[in-house]
Amino acid sequence: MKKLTKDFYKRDTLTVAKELIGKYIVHRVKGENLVCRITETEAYTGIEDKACHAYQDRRTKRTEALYMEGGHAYVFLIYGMYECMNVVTEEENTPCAVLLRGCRPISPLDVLAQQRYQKTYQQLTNYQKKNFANGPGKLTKALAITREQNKKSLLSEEFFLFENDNDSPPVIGTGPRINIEYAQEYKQKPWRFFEMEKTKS
DNA sequence: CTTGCGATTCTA
DNA sequence: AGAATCGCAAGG
Repeated sequence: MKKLTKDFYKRDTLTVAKELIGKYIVHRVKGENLVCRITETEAYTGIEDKACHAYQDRRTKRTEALYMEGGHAYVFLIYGMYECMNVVTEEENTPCAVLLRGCRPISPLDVLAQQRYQKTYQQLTNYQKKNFANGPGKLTKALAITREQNKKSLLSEEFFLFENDNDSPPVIGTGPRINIEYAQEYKQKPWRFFEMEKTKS
């Protein structure tokens, strides 16, 4: 297990988005480390990107976190009820980030299930297990991430990402980003990355 | 101050 | 396919 360092985050956003697939996110809540494996991400590449909150250098109270140095969290509220978690990338004053769109629960399963559904993991239906955190709002709910975590460093002991040396490299698919109808020519850019289902051989 | 809408989710 | 639901940012 190797914690991702500042150098990992302070690189090209598309590279970071792709490499975050198969990494793990940890959030320490009430003394317990909640862990999930990242399965889907989207890159938001800054002031040129019409889908990015910092498009045209839009620097507001909300987007302030995007301007921080790579390795911080940008958490915002969407549709009045769901939190979205982003990993800020690149240098300070380069407002880019990677949206964490989906993950698989790792441990402790019962605590994650409690956060998400107020049930033990065993009580979940197969449908709930399969769709446990396959969306940005679901991911933050399972990991208890809220705007409270906005602007927090991802290099701390309570909130960080890591990679597992023993994992085999994930098979990565790409495609256009979701729900950004307004982004015109940027809406078709293949800046979404996801782990492909393991095919049975 | 007002207003229009969004990097979504759940249910049917 | 539609509703829920409210903060945010733009405009007057």
